[in-house]
Amino acid sequence: MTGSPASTGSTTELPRSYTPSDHEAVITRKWLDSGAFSARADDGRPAYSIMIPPPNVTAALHLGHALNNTLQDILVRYHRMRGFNTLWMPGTDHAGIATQAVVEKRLIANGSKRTDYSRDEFISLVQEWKDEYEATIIDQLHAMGASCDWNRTRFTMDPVCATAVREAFFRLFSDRLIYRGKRLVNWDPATQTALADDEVEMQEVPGHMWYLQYPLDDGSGSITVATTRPETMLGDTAVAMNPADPRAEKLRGRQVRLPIVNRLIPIVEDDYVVMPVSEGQEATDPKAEYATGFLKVTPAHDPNDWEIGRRHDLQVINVMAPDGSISDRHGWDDATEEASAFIGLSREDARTSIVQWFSDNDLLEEVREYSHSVGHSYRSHVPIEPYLSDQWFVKVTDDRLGGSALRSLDSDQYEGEPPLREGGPLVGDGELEFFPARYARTFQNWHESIRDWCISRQLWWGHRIPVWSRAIESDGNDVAAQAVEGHEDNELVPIQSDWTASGLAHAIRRSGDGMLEEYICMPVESALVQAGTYASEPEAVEALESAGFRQDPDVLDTWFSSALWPLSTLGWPDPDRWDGMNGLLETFNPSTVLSTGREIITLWVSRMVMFNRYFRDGLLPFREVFIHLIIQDGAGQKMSKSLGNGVDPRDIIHTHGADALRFVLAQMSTNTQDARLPVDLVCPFTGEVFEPKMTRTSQGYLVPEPVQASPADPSKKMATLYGMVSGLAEPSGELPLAKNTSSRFDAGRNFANKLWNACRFALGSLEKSDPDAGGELTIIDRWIISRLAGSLATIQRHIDMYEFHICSEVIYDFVWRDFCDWYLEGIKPTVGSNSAQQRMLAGIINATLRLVHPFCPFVTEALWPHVDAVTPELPGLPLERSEMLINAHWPVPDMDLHDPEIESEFGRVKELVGVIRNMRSQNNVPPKARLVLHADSETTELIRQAGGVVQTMAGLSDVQDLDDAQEAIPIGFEGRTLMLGGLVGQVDIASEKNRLDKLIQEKQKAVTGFTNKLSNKGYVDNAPDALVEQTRQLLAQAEADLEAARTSLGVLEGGA
RNA sequence: GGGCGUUUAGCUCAGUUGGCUAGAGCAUCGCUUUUACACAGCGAGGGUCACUGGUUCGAGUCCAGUAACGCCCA
Repeated sequence: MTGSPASTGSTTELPRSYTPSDHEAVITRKWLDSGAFSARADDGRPAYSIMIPPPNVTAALHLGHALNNTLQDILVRYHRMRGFNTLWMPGTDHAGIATQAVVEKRLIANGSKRTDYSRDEFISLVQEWKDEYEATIIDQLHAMGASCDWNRTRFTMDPVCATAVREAFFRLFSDRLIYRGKRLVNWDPATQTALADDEVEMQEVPGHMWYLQYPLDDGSGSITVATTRPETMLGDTAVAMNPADPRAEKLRGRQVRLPIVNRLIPIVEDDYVVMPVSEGQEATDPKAEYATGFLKVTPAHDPNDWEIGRRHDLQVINVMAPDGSISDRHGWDDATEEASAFIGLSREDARTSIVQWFSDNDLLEEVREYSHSVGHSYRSHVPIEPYLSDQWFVKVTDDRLGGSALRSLDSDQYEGEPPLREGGPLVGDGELEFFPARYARTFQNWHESIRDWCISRQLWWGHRIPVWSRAIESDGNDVAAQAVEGHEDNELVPIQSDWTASGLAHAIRRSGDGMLEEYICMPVESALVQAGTYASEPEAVEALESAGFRQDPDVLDTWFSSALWPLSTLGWPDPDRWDGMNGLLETFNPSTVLSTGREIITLWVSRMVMFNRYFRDGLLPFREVFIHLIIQDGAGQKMSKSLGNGVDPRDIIHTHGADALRFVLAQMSTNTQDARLPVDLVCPFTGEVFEPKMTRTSQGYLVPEPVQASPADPSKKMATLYGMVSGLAEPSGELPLAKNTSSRFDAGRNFANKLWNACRFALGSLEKSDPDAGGELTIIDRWIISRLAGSLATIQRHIDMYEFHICSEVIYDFVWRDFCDWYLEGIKPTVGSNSAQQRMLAGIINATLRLVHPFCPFVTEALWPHVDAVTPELPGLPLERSEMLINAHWPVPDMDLHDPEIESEFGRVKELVGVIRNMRSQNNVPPKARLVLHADSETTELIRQAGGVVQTMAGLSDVQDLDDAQEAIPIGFEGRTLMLGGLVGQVDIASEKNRLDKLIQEKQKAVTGFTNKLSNKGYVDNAPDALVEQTRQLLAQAEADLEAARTSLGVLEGGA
């Protein structure tokens, strides 16, 4: 031994149980102060890096985030110990829509609204929110033990990230991969803003299906369209029918004359149209019951119609103003006098009037009750209007983006062949691998049917679009008009000008209504300054604005900056510009793995791959993507911040400790899709844990009731997280917020405590031992180190495949079952006087702390100084000393320490102990009572080799010859009958006979089973020889056991 | 509509290319407060592997179909 326990103070000072809160904060501080989390670019070692999926700053993290970050931390700590130059990059995401929405919600609650403030004032309010939640999130990550390189923490809107966003936008704009076009957005006519899809609440509303007749243009009859929104008919530009409809033949190529408007519109054929049952549609489609087979097509006012319009190149006529009223000033230019009567009416009034008009003119065929789902604004609660507006797009359908993402996929995971690249293969092609592999298909399918990405959002919180524009007065013959000549409407055509000479990008487009507009895109400031005309960005902005240009009011989709995360966090495009970022990009991009949830594959993984490859000449943002499971609550619902069913990881840390949290999360991390976690409440008055009363929300979710009564004293009430999030219960002194917990984490808490006590005991034994006693290793010592070597190999293999549950299982079994139950118990009588065994014990606890550390960093680090102080010299297992465990190296034992023969030999010992213990328990022998085993020579030899382990574990005072047995009862072992003495007076003969009868039946059944198997020629001929041989052995074993049981029964009956 | 997942002990879940006499933790029952740990130890009970068919000497595992629940995309 190289250290003496006495030098670090007596280990008996360790408390009897592990109390996480006594250690966690202290250890976190120690890690942070030591710089153990920091990575350096100039390090010569191989790099291992993970970019954290930046949590958004709308709210605190829940257990879903805890899972993802725990798994990342396990990977990071493991690889750090294995000697990699390890970077875990932390940060947060500004989450434009979500964060702006929560801040606006807070304003509304306080009686004000966003538009009461200037844009800058409002942004600073959001900034305050962001600061608060960013601090909370980082606090949560610290509490979990996340070993991120905190000094490098980024925020998607900080100057480093903003520079990357600007550079990316400018390059895409210059490379003609960004364009401006029309698109339907979810429009809230009340607040006059666009909404994201997840801000639209679907509500089932009772309504009507109106059946309107549209006359054919030649007066030969009419067709009937069914609609829930008759008021949009003013903007109809076609009637669609299914090509499979038998009536299509006669109507092909015909036109109808749109009533009121008098517009001639075509009849088009499209698969989307549902046919009525009478025309061959299967009755299983509920829509078929209401369908006529004719669909009015209004591309400007319905997303499905928009798609039909695109497929058939239809006109798009917008008949509404931004407030939802009928208007001929936003794209409708063929309003007849009859139609103008409806102009200015609200959506609701227009509906009534138009239905009335059809009725008055005998064109209303029928009205039926019809209940359907309508999107409502979550803010104003009015129905949302699909509204046509100008938006910015990234052309991800371009092969340089979408095609490149497809080519990145590992060929083993690709179904078919990716599209070829014009310039030939590129670095990074085929290098992206998904775990579990099935998610590669999600990635592939997404890119095969990818659509251009709308990146503008009508918000204030976010990266403002760096484009200035103005309308051009054109006489049709000037430079601008010539530039767009031959180009499509809306296409941005780059031109050279004084602006481009000054470093900006300049483009012109002809919009759909024939107007010419010019657009100037601003580069990063350093590029602007380098061009020489302007000394700063504000100077250039001033020049633009005095020339009549105005900056686009919109901001970029949050995912635009997230897509740059693997680049922006490392200082791209110019790391040298920032302090301490020199060389980072080359060292850590591509990173090693991205760990995330499956819904993120399309939202984020795809975009990171496209951008990183585009901006870095094919390099991937990461080589592996690990998709972890989703944590659901006890009712099988995904944990979410907005629903209020998300558990704060600090609640679990409070009741169980961070190690318990981490260990159980890793244990849950199988490669299926979901895991359920039933959640309980902790009564804030008594600390009692109870199951909350549940209720259903209007949307059908099962949630805890907002207010719960204390089980001990129902007059005392508490608020739940759901109550707080939904606004139904405001926590206060009278109504404290109840913390959550879950008994699922008990296993982890128990495990940490077990490890603590095992080390405490081992250290205590070593302290009391005589280090110069001499002695040799026995079978149990060679067994435990073999188990250690085997466990380490298994962990290594499965951590590489992101199979964390297997790692936890191996760790649990090794620590608890092997080390505590067998090794520690088995060596108790001998370790004090066997210095070889002492060295083994010290080595095992040392290596054990190392292998458990990535999963349970706190308890292992807390024990480390004590264990490190008795570092042994163990042949075949180098264990260098380290001041802190986080910096210790991963244990790498010699391969030959893993010894299957020893393991099977020790398996026999365990088996023998097992049958004796079983017999003791059957007969209620007190633990202290010592028995005498009468054994045959083979068993006696095994016991001798085990060096006292059998006597200790089975509670034997002596092992004697079989012939000496008197007053003993028989037990079966390996098909032989041994006798156990010393039970006199304890044995319940009747129940013992009963047990043997049962055993005989069981063995008889097994014998029959194996005999049948072996008499089956097909089995003997086809099954592998080794298997057949094994079956023969099992049969022999079962037969021997059967015989032994019969003998035992005979002995009992004879003796009775 | 397209893609994917789940269904195994009371609960939460393992079960890798078919070889299983189906496992774990918790819960349950019995014994033990033994000098590491009662957050413990020892022992025990508990399963028609959702259902129907097929392939095979052999199916929890493979194939086809049915049912239920769930997720992603549209």
